[in-house]
Amino acid sequence: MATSSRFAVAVHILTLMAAAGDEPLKSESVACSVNTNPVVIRRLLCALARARLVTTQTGARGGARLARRASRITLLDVYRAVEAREVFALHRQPPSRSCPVGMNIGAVLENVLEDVESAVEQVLANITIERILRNLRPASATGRGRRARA
Amino acid sequence: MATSSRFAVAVHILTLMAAAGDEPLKSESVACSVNTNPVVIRRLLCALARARLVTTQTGARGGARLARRASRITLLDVYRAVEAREVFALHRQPPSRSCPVGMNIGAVLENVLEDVESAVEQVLANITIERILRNLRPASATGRGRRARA
DNA sequence: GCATCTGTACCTGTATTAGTTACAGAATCC
DNA sequence: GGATTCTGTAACTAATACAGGTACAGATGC
Repeated sequence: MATSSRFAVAVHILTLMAAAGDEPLKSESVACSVNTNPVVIRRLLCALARARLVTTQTGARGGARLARRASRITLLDVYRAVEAREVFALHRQPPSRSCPVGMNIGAVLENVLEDVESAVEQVLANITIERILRNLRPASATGRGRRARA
Repeated sequence: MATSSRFAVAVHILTLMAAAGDEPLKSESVACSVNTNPVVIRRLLCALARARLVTTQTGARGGARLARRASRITLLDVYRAVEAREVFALHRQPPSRSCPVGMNIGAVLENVLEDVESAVEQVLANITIERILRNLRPASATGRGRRARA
């Protein structure tokens, strides 16, 4: 993953669309809620469209809407659509091949990375956009209760 | 986490020290195995020393060694010592407070982030430097067998 | 005192990201 | 069919983070 806020913004975008139902949303109104530039939104929408999570339409009265029900879009789908990065990076320069540790540490760390990523994916795969939308309401309704377990 | 290779290099460093036993290692020889500059190593050693994972000694015949047994240092200790980043970032600019979604999406995403991070931490907490060192050998001995489950 | 090693300040080049302007092309409306 | 309203994308900027590197003060051992 990354320093980027792409994942967070993409979830935001999809949640807005889930709330909007069938009505297509314009990048400008989404940008207003996210508080950023419409082009930033459109770039993310492109990635989401490539992943078949949204459908977009150009031209007047165009915009974007969910390509399937919010209950069938998981945060893992979103993560894969917009975040290229690994959870942590390996060495930039390959370590010395003449050192017994340097020679093999890469493979061992890759195994660790795989374990970490599958743990992350398991969490994300179990959260849908619909659930995000549902968790939004009680938070604003009850006002307190710091967490509404996602 | 991050684009940075700090975590990977830090694990590498500690594994070298675990292999070296009581003998203090110089930043230069570590840098040789890692294939980078000694200063990069010293910077990481600083962070590891602050976290009480290694002890360093200045001056002639100085260097660094593990502060405790390799079996009592987990990758979570290492991660916390050298990686500042979160697994994913939230919005840079706070979303609109006048939009019902924008208003609360931050809190919901924070919960997701916490879930993801605790999953990551659980994986890392169960892997020790000793185990990394142990997994190094069979990999080079058997040669094949793509993974030696970390 | 001299040689050796860490700790740290400072500078560089590179990559990534978000934000922005600008504009071509698609779709709709009249 | 022509104006209007959108998306998609290119091009540029500014901010940030990271690795790599030089230099040197200060600590330690001999």
